[in-house]
Formats: sequence, structure tokens, C-alpha cells
Amino acid sequence: MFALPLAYGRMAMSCTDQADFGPFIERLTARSVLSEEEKQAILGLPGHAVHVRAKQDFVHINEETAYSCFVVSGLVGRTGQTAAGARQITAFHIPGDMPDLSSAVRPVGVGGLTALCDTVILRIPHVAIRNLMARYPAVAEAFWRDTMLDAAILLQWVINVGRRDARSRLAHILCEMSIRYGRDREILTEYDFPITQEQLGDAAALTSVHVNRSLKSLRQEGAVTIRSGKVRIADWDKLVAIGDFESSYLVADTGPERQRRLLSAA
Amino acid sequence: MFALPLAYGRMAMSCTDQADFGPFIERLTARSVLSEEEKQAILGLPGHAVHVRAKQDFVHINEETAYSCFVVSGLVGRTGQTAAGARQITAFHIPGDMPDLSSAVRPVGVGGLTALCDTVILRIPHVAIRNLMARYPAVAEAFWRDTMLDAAILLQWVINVGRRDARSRLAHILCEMSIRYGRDREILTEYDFPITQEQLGDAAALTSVHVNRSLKSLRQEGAVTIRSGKVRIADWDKLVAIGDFESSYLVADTGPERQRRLLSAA
DNA sequence: CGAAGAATTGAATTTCCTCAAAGTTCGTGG
DNA sequence: CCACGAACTTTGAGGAAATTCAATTCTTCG
Repeated sequence: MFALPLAYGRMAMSCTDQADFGPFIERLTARSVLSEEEKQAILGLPGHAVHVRAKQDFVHINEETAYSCFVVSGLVGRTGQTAAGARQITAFHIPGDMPDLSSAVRPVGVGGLTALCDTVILRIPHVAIRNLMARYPAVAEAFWRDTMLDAAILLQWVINVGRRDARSRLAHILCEMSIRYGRDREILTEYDFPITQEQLGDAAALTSVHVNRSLKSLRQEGAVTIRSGKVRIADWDKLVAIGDFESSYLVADTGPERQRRLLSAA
Repeated sequence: MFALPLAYGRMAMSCTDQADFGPFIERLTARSVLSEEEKQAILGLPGHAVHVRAKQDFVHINEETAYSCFVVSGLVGRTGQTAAGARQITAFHIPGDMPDLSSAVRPVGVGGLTALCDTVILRIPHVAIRNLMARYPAVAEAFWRDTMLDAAILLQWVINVGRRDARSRLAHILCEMSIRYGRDREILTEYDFPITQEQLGDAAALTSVHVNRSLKSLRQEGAVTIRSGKVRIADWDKLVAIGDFESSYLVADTGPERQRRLLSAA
């Protein structure tokens, strides 16, 4: 078995530290208007913790699940595949993300989910999510908005894979993850990114050999270094220039002010 | 000016033929449980018709709009761009689609919208959409689900661009459009696809020169022919094989039965 | 009929891939 | 604490796919 069930119970109880679920709430509330009651309701979602070892799929392509996953720790990749078996990572999901939140509304279509390193997830029944959304329309909208952020990232992914050369693709990914790992979306010049060059290649649509050569080039140019899962950005501006990175798709979001405007207009 | 305003008024009135808005309703109701009242409410959305000439952008990248677009006729491309100016089409939208429905909830992040040929769209104010969703939660969910179908298509787009060679990419696109143009998702072996090889290249992340050579190869192999915007699929099975096409991401959807199950469970 | 846009073809070049072999790192068990 | 093995990284050489640049032909449309 690839997965080891640990505990059942309320989300807040299935982990010793309730803060585990914090990042998601933080991200949501940064972009949506949620009341204390609504936030508490989200925190009260029932969750089932699962440890997944590195390189194990925990949701298969075209699998129809009855739950959505919340990433507690580790790193998750959304994957697709050609018939020939070539793997493509279409998204990274870090702690605080819900990679397949959309499955609550459309049970298939997110592709597979793989743990890129040892990872802990929480499985949250669709029924619970749907109940919550029925009760709190603002939560439903916040969830929808969260899936649209994923879609916006995916859109940049297409551009990255389609229109940039190897070095740019990698630089772009490293810039993006820097912002995403950062609290309040600030730039992290150093962060843990537990991924192999092979997996980076699956994400950037390159072979691991070419990833290696390209990383070497980035390193020699003094832009960035990756060593045993630790990214050190030596020169942010240079990395941004190489990666043709423009963070607005991550940052420019519907903040609470905008939400209030929309709500008052309606 | 690139756009020529035509008429204001209720959606049903801004076009002589109400059936123009039909495809969207059909698609939605095929995947969601909507009452007659809810359908009528959607049909009653106010729309502002706009004619857009070929190759004109009508929503710019990072533009924050106050409306979503509904494609009445023609062909729309969602676009992204690198700083160097390389263009990438990330999605095609055909009559009946709402390319930036998501902007009602997250005003930026869909990229730009371009008319790939002479096209008519309807601009529907976010306020109206949001009012409708507030009144009918089932409509809100149906709209969300529609954006998730786009996301699922986008996911395949990444795989296509990232992991297939030129011929396969083109074959995959032509297969996908065949299904999408078909009513009830049946296979069309002949359909209008008013697009240039240059634009196909922007979609497949290839140069127009290489698109040309690859199409020639597909033609010579007896798989498919494109001539002045008309696709003729000579051998569907062959095209599917070359394009590594598996239609479930378009077809396998949350039908009404599944929706009823989810609703009753909740 | 003429012009503009689109499609087609050729030749040289570049980027990335494939195949193959060493070298490193790190965890595990002796 | 060291030896071993597995996984990961690094490097080399040759080849394939797609690009670039440039020129020509075909279509469409006013």
C-alpha cells in the first residue's frame, strides 16, 4: 500500500497543530471576505490524515474521488500522461493548497496527484465541503476563486512550457515558487523545494539531463543554486530576467476591497 | 477602434435569434441540475453585443473587466505572451463558450482574448452574473463547473505542448475541436475551424513553418486535411492514434445523475 | 486584375534529446 | 563508524526535431 491512514476526526484534531490548516485560511481570507464564523466553519471541516511516501500517487488520473485533498506538509505534483507514458507535471502544490478542491464540483479532470517527497495530506469528504458551501455562499465563492488562482497559474505554465527555452522555464518555476512559498507573497531568496531534477524535468517538459545542464548554466551565471532540495537565489533580478517572470498573476488578486465592491454592487 | 458596439439590451433581445445563447445553456444543463426557472434566468441575462474583427484583441492581458464575454459566433483565442513578444494561445473558445466567465469571481488571470476570425460576442456585466448566482446557488455551481471544464482542457493543453511532437500536437487539437464542435459531443469528421497556420502554431507552440510541414505530413498520411478553415478528418482512428487523444476529459463529466447524488448526500 | 495575406518549400542552424558512463550523496546495516 | 547500495547528479558524444531566414506560390477579396 502506498498510503498509511493515520487518524480520523475533525480537521483541527487530526493534526496536533491546528496551524497546519492555517495557510489555506490565510490565503483564502487574503482574497475573500469571510466572517469569523465562516473561517471557523472551514477550520471545522472533518479531515482524514494520510502519509504518502515520495513518488507515490495518491489520486490516480481519471479517478473519481469522494474527497478533496489538503496538503499539510511536503510537496504534491498534479500529473498528466501521454499514452507512451511520458509524464507531465502540470502544477505544484505546497502546504496549505488544495490540489483537487475542484473535484467537489467536478469529480474528474484534475489529473493525478503524486507526492514528490514524503508528504502528509488531509482527505476532506466532498459531502462536508458541499454542505459548508450550501450554508455559506461566501465560502463557496472563496473556494471557486481559489481554483481560479490554480487555473491562472496553469495558464502561465502553458506559456512557460510552450514559449520559453530550458533556462527560462526553470528560472520561471523557481521565481514562482519563491513567491508562493513566501508568506504574504513576499520574495524568498532561500526556500526548501524538495524536488529532483527528474521531477523538475517533468514539470518543465525537459529531460533530466537537460535540466542538469540548464541548472548548471544558471548556477555559473550566478543566478540561482539548488542543492539537496534547497533553492538559493543569488540574484533575484537576474533570475526574474532570465525567467521572464512577472508576478502579477500570483499577486494581483481580488482583494477584500474589490470583493466588497463587487458585493455592494450586487 | 477595434470593437464596434451594436446593441444594448436583454441578452435574448440583443440577437435576433435567441438560439444564439442556446449552446451554453445546453452545455450547462447537460452537466448540472437546473430548473426551468434557472435556465430562463440565465437566458434573461443582459448582454451587450460587440462585433470584433479578425486578429483584434477585445480583452487585453491583465485587463480588469466589469463583464464576462459570451461567444455568439466566430472563434476566440485566450492568449498569453512572453516579454519577448512570443504569443501563446492557451485555449480556443467556440460559440456558446464564456471564455472569461471566471472574471466574475477573479477579475484578472484569464489572459487576453483575441478574435481569431470575425467574431461576435456578448458582454455580460459581472454585476448581473453575481446577482444571478446569489439568487440561484445551483447556477453559481453550474458556472463554477463550466470554468473547471476549461481548466481540465487547459491541463491537457500543457501535456500536449509539453510532451508531444508537432504532428501529435496538431492532431490532438483537431480531435479535441471535433468533439467540442459536435452537439452532444459526438464526433464531427468535418467542421469549420476558421484559423490560420500561424495561429495554430501559437496554440501548439510551433512556428507556422513547422505547422505547415506537419499538416502536410498528416495530409499525406491520409489522416486529416485543412483547407481554408475547413477541417476534414479522413481517418478518425488514425488521427486519434497520432494525436494520442482520449476524449474523457471532455466527455466524462458530472452528469445530472451524479449531481443529484451529490445533492442528496449533502 | 492587383494587392495583401496565407501557404509552401529549401537550406542552414540551434536546441534539446538519447544513450551511455562516471561521480556524488545519503541512509542503512553491519 | 565505516562500507555498501540505491537514488540522484553530472558529463560526453552523436543525433533528431524544430527553428530561422529567405524566397516563391497560392488564395482571397476588393
